[in-house]
Amino acid sequence: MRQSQSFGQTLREAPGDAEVASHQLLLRAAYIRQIGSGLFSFLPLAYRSIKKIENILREEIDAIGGQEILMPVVHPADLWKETGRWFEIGKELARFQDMGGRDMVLAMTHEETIGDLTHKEIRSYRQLPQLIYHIQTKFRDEARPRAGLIRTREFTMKDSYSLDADYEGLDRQYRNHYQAYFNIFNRVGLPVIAVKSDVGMMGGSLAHEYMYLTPIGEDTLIVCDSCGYSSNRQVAVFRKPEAPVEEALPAEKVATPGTKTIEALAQFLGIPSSRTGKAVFFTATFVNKDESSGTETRYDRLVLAIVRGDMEANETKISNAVKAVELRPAQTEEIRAAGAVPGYASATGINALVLVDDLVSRTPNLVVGANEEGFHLKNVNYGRDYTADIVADIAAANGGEPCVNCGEPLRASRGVEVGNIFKLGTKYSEAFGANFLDKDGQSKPVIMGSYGIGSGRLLACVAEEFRDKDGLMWPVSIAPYHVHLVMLNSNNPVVSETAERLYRELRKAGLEVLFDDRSEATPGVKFADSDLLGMPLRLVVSDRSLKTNSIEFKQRSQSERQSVPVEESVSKARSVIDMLFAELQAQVVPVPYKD
RNA sequence: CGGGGCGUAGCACAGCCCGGUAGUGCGCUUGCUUUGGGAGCAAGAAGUCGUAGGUUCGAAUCCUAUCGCCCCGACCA
Repeated sequence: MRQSQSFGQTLREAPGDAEVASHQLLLRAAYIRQIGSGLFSFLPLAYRSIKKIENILREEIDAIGGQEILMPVVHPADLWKETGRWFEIGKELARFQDMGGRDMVLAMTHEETIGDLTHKEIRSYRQLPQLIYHIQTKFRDEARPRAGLIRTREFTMKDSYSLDADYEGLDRQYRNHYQAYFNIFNRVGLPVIAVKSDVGMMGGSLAHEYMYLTPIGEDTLIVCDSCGYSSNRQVAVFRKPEAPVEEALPAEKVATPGTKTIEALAQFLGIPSSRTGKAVFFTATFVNKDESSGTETRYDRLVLAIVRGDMEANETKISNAVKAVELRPAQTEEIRAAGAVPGYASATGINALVLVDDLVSRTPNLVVGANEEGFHLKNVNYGRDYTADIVADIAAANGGEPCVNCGEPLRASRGVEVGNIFKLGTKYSEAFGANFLDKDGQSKPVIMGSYGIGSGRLLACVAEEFRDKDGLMWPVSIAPYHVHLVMLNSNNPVVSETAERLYRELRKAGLEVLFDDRSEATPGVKFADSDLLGMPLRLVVSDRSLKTNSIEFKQRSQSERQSVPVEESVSKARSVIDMLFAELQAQVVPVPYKD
């Protein structure tokens, strides 16, 4: 490509509304342009990279048996009503009506269309297993898009779906993806870790997220540097301290005026906060589905969660424990309406679903609220003085706690989710009656998994990781072009003839070349643009270099320059690019599966 | 959805408090001179000051409403 003809102009300054480095650089280097909140156009350079990412995705998914298909972005709402997600998902699911007044949705993901296809195509265990995938636009009307391409509303995702006759088959496909995803990230050079995650709106039994660790990330991860345990904070577990072994003492009501917080209470009584129980209220939304009429009704219920006073409640764990479709902190009026006294609440005598952390249930002689303004109860014991509807691990890990595996302190880190894999099970196949006949002639639901990687977010993460103060530094595998051929002194016919010849011959050697043939730009502008655009290898043809009959080579990631005789420059460029590919390929190694 | 900030030329911003000719730098066009790290000189083009309404002789500036964008949080396969 001749730069004199290329579409899109580099910017000397970043637009003011870009804060994150990758966003600023992609804008400045004319890779992307914003059209609205969370809506971006990909200009030619970015789109070349995106296509390379997509091809890597295709190669790795094909390698584990994938077959590429394409499903529409616009779906009849009926499909989403079948699975219930039409009702469960809030405003982020974009809905509209077609000409005939039929409800339609813009796809956030494609489990519904896969469920429908599976129902239509799969009859027999002989047709299983299957792995199908597509690369398609999704739309999620996010409340807050952010950080350029990191979180957009419209985005393109490679999503694959596995169909199996049994759970062993699902496990095999899940593990295949586990490794294939590492291969994909390694091929673009992006360092990631796989962490266990919440299944969220997807449902299912097990999920991993692939996280790129970066301070700009929006997820919090809990990792163990010692044994490698890693988890999204939403579901992170940790080794809880042993409960003290004590005789249960008689319960006793004590006046504790003005102690609405745990800190105040502990100080007032002169005890550590670990000897208290912390009561936190949430309002959970549940859905009741009437199978006969197919109608769904939603209702709210107050949830009281009790964790030890020195710990925090984890909303995701609570939501999962009570199986709510939605959970939010309760408002004071809702708490009072249930007969509870905020600041002095107890588990007894109130109208709420009571959820107690497992550590709390084992801990004797706690101090908890008396459900009376200004009073607490001492020496409260689970079973004797109160009970719970559910006992579960609902405490949040914040970093610093002992690792559940090895006991070493955990560490909190920020990350961006660049991929995820889910064991869905039969949620979607059951919703669509996607059954098959097994060997014994029995009808069984197809067992599904789903697996996603967003191409634009991946591009942004790579840009975030590989850059310096002057610009982007693409890994060769997804660089828009391999070589940036920069011509200075174009008014010298020897220079321009040499540059033109190199442009032809480099391409003949199979290299992708961006040719800065602009005659009006000064050397300074050309060097600055070259650094900004970030191709892996830069070749400079100039008066100066031709005086020694050579071409100047410089890798974007290195500071040294090298003079290469003109006649050797094509083969030298070829070998440098081959070497860069080989370096990336060397990182593609088997990764032990971690459950 | 809660909190905060910002909308003035393609980009970055000043002007607004205190109403009175719409500005600066970069970029863009033309010409000449330049050519190894964002050149110089000269001459140009380009903005209904987000939108609507109000106050006023007069509004980028004051008032009201509204739309958009960004950041923090909530939410989020």
